[in-house]
Amino acid sequence: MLKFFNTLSRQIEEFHPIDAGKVRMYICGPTVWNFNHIGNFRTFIFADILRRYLKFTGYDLTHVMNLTDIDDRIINEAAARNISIDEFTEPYAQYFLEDFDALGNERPEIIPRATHHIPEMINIISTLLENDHAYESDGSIYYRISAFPGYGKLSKISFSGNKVGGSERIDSDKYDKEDARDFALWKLVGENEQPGWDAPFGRGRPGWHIECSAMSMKYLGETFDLHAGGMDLQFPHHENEIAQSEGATGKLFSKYWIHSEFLKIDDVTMSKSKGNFFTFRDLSEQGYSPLAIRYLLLSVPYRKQLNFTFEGLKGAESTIERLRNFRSLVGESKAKEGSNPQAAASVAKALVDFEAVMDDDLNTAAALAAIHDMVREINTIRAGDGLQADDQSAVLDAIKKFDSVLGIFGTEDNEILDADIEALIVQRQDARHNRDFARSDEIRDEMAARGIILEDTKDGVRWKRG
RNA sequence: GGCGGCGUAGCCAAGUGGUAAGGCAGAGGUCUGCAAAACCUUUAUUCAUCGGUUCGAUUCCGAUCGCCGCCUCCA
Repeated sequence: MLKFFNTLSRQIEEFHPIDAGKVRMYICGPTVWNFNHIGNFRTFIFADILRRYLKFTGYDLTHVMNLTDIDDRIINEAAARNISIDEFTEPYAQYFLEDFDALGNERPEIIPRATHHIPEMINIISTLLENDHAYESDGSIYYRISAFPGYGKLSKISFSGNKVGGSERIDSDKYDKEDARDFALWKLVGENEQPGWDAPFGRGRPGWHIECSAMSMKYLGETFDLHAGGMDLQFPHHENEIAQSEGATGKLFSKYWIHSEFLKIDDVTMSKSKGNFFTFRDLSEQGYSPLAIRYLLLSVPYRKQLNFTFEGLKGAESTIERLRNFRSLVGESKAKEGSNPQAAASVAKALVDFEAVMDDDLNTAAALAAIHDMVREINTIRAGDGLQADDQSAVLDAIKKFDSVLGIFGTEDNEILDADIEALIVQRQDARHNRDFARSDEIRDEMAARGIILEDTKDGVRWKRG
């Protein structure tokens, strides 16, 4: 575990100890009124794996994931419909959380909404005004980046060599900022024009970064352990969070940062703006299973871009099927009492390897390889009738451990079949014993038509949903 | 222009100063009444290209080519 945090610490080249036994982590969640493409979900899946792995290694944790509901489009749309922001965003939040759950993610302990934390944001802004880290201009409040020398330390942007002032997109006059890099903490809205919130410094709306400072520090403290999010958030969002939080408290904000890379499709980064994106539901409607989607998204470590292909997704589907078959075949084998030293060694090695590579900056690709190695070895032993009862339970326990972190095996099929289907299976076995293969194949086809696939194994008939 | 990342078999990819994990797809075989599942064997003398350092580089350094991201109030 220590090695894991050491690896992370390379990102900021400092080492900060974690308080024993307890990890506090924050992840920037989605804007609720957005269709989240699966690249975003990759970020959430890796945050989920991180939280599961922390639990796996014995940490308690408090995990906060915001659902952003401060967005001009949302505020204006809710006002136009004359309903509250909560009423407006609720269906979208539910939509997101359904997908979040379907992909096998555990819910974070706290899922706050930005609009419920306006007072906390106002407090931070007030502090920043008091200590000269912020200033007022034309009624709005801006962060004074020149007052925060550490600005850029996370994204390693120096601002000396690039063309900040020269960008056509930054119109310094329009906002009357002291420095083109300064960003809004509070945006003034006119008295009766648009919806907003009252603050000591005027009626307005929060800037687009302050919510994460407010909520993370409220629930996790002024200094916490891990901050996660997509690579696209590193600059400027996370850089600004650091500036706001550390500017206000004078203390270290987050000890570690984890940024997950997005997906590429045909070597082009998937993004909404490029229009080359898939949502979870797009893929779901095409018949791909959540397990396979999850498997594909986590099969490449978070720090690398994954090139998404449908060939890869189909492959993930096959792989998941193989893993699930493996688990049920091991569970169903009729093994003698005892233990096979080879099998025991294989399981033990897989567990050691799994933890070693997960410690190494969550190397999920190598973790999967450790599982596949065990599957192949145990299958070989099982095919030679060498698997014994103790091995059986050891393998199943190991799978539970792996899956408590990765979540790729899914639930077990222990559904009870209807009595008439059971009867047909018995009939088919009788027909096979009598070498009436026409009848047995007929029954198998009939079952297939009802979505049940029958397989004859040396331990008897097994079935699964097709 | 500035900063960062990447280029490994048909596809997705791990990885390391000492001679290439894993998955998918493909091929052959075993098992099976057939099928399915499973198992076995097999698929990169080579890690974009060219140099350099080294006893030795895919791994370090430099250059070149190609691709991606950020430097833009999408959070």
